[in-house]
Amino acid sequence: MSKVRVRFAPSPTGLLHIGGARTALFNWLYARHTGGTFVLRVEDTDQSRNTQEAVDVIFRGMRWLGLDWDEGPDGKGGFSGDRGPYFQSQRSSIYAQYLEKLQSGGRTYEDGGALKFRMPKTPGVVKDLVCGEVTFDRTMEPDLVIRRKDGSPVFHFVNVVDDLEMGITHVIRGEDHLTNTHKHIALYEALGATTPQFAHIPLILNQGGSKMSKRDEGAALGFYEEAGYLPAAVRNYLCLLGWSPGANEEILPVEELIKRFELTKINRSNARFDGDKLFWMNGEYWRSMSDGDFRKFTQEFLQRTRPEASQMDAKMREGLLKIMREKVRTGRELADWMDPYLTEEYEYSAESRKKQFSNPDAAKLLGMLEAGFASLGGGMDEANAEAVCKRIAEEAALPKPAKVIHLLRAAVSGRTVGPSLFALLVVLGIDRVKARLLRTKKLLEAGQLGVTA
RNA sequence: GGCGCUGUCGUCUAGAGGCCUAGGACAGGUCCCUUUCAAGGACCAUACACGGGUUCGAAUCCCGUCAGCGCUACCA
Repeated sequence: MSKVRVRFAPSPTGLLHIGGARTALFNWLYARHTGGTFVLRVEDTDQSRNTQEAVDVIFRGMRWLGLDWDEGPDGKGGFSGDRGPYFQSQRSSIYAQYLEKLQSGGRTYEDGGALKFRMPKTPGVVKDLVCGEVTFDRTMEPDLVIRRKDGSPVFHFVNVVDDLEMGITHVIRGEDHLTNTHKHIALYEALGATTPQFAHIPLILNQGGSKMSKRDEGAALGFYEEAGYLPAAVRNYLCLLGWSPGANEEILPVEELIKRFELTKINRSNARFDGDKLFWMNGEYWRSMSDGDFRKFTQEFLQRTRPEASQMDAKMREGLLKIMREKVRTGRELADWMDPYLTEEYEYSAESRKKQFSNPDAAKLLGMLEAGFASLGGGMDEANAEAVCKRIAEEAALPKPAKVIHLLRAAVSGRTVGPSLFALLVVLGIDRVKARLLRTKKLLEAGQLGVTA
């Protein structure tokens, strides 16, 4: 059997669609599974949308997901592979040759300035690896325009020519192309070529149940990079849409996914995109990352989204990251949790004002806490910090230390949720904790921590 | 409208005639833990679209109905 050659052929629209990313992934998995070749071809024939930025989005998305390609543009102006060019915009002479070939074979005719291909009226049979054998009645099938009045060749034609020229053995693409495939096969046959194998994979639907469109939240792969998702998690999740690695298994290392991936095991029914599950899965990957990977990831993410974080005391930053890590699932959440520590002028959330600072005893308790921590001298650890809270709760005759603890959290962070409190206090250090207590007390007494709308 | 694909818990899926009183995961609920939110542990609830066949036996095969989606461009 000849070596497998598959391709991903996106068009530069300005974003890499999540469905496209999944198509790329399936092609990549199949290439890696079979030891074949993965080709990237850019279908940049729509000049109005085609910009360098839009093309870069594709490269960036592919790299981010870890989908390396063996042939195609290298993203730096060069390319690899000997079946190029890999931009359709540079292949006009090839299309012209094939157009001529078809014309000289007498399979075309001109109509209204366009060139049309005479569709055979015999039944069109598509043997699909996923959908099985699908037959189309073509007795009423109109002839296919293959070259427009302006001289440019149309998608169906160039797509076939490119796959043919590039020696593609398996066309793995979205199911929205299934009903067009018999036209492509007719073209292959008219060109005297053998057809590749086809595998039409189910579509990814939005929450509403229709094909994911650019307008849907999270439809662009870049969304997940920006939100601080881990590429391995997104890749793993995407695998599960339309394919399953086996009973009761979902989270698997990429090597294992490659090993198990089979085109014939792909589902036939469309799948809805479930952001909640991706979020959960990201959390699984997040927690199992090595310390080194975590450090590298957070450093890069914070550099991009919270450049101020680099000004922070290194020890405190490391300490915060460590205690936050176990409670958040994405980079964006982490960055958000970092905000109260980027400045001493931190904000107080509406929730904290309502739940904690509206308590008439709050100022008094904050004063007691400040004094309590001051009495610790220099050394604070989780145990004696907890002891201070318990002691003050008793002195104030509160039923539970939790009352004090929640107020304390709100005072030092301005939030009602956050990392494990005593660990947080230790990371902040006794001086900063005292200063924050004082600041909060002052604002409270000045009437500036009232409930906001 | 025509054609095509699909139809298992709310969602993603396991299931290729008996192993299914249908399994797992996310989401949801209850409880435990507990310092909030998480995380973790225990448990609960929820599905074979419907109707006919075939068969000793059907979620699995066939037909019909219904539903969803897609295609039907001188877009890609």
